[in-house]
Amino acid sequence: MANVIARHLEEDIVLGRRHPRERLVEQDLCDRFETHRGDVRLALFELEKKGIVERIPNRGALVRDLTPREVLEIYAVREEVEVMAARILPLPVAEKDLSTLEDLQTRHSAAIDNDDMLTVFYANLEFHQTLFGLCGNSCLIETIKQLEQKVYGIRFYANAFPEALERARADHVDMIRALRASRRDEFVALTRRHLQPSPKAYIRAYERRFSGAKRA
Amino acid sequence: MANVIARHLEEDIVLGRRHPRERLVEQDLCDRFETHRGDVRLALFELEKKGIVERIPNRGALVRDLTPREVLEIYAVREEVEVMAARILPLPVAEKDLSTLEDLQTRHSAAIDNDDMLTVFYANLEFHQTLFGLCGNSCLIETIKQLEQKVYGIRFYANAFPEALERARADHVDMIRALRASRRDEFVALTRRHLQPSPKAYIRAYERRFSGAKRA
DNA sequence: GCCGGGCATATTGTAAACAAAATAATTTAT
DNA sequence: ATAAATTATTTTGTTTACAATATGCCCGGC
Repeated sequence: MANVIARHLEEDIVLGRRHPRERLVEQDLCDRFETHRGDVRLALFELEKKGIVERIPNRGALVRDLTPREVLEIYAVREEVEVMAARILPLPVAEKDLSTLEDLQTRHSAAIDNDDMLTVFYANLEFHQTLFGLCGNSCLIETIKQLEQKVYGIRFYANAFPEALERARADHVDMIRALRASRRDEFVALTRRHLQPSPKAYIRAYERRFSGAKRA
Repeated sequence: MANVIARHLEEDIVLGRRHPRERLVEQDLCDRFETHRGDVRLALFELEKKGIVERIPNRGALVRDLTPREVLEIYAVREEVEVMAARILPLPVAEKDLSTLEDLQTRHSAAIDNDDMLTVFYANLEFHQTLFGLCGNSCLIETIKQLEQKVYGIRFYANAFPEALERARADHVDMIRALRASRRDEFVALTRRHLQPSPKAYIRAYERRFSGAKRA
């Protein structure tokens, strides 16, 4: 139960339905999810440890706001571990796995065309999890997932630039092609490149956000 | 409160006071720590997410038992991220930090001589945290810490071989020397080497453990 | 004598009530 | 009218009681 609440909250944050520094009041969440505070509490503790929300003792939880510096640091680590996965991934990749990736990429692409951000999010998530799942090291897979979750809060801002989604879509196609041809160096380079736009886009949005409004 | 329970349990596990697959009953822990089940519960959830205990729904928590494969996977990722920290660490290191490291190393060394495993554990922990703390990327520091915690359960077995502790002590001295001389390549190599013995020792112990006893 | 059903116990999961802390609002004094 | 102090409200933290689930035990049937 606590897990489904946590997932819903993650979704809300990714889709921009909840903004950084927004308060998350336990009773409100109980009403929304029709449960008691115990579960909500657990979910908030979980999200705190994931780095998605911030909890201040005796004051409650709020959606965490990442500074540009924190975002850059997270992406630096992501690059390291995702490139590691790309390096150790056994080649060639089974045809079955390649076609799974193609299916997910197709869904992702269609969702972009339909402006269906919910599906964009989940299809993208599954694509990456399937992709890195191929590396065979489950600790590495989990680490990659955790780091991805840390930046959920910035996805909405990053995706606000339409060219970012376009670029992601194109990257996915290139990645599948590189895997199919068992061209590891190319795949590693694509993995690296794929991580570049998001932090840049967020930082642009962040600076724009604070040019008019004053810091809280 | 939940945090201190969690830390105590971690300590118990590291020092071999609680063994893999041992059950952790909520009420027992309440008695031991003189608190109510809410806190104990939270601590167990926390340790589950850290990968130190395993929780089976409606059946309770047990100390997690890692397979050799899992241990090797974790150490592969540790090597990647710790080497990253060694690569990006700004050189030269301030004299203040070097002497802090030397202090911790001295404490660690003395504790080994006194067979004081509790101090060995904490001095070693602080040494590594101070060392990697120098890299400046807080996400990376946290990732390293998390991965270190995942293998708490095997520490007791790894430390059972006295030569492992000797080797660790010598490595620490070499690392400080390399840092003082700002010899990055050497420091990176030492970081890598320092991670080799533990998984090997654990796997030896693991196989010995299952040569006589049957699998549960 | 062994297998299976049912009862008793142990243990976890859920919910609600209570207590403490922080914030907001109101009153009072200067 | 403003600022400080006091009260009221909101929100989180803790505790206890209750319900559900799983496990072990005992007894009866085959």
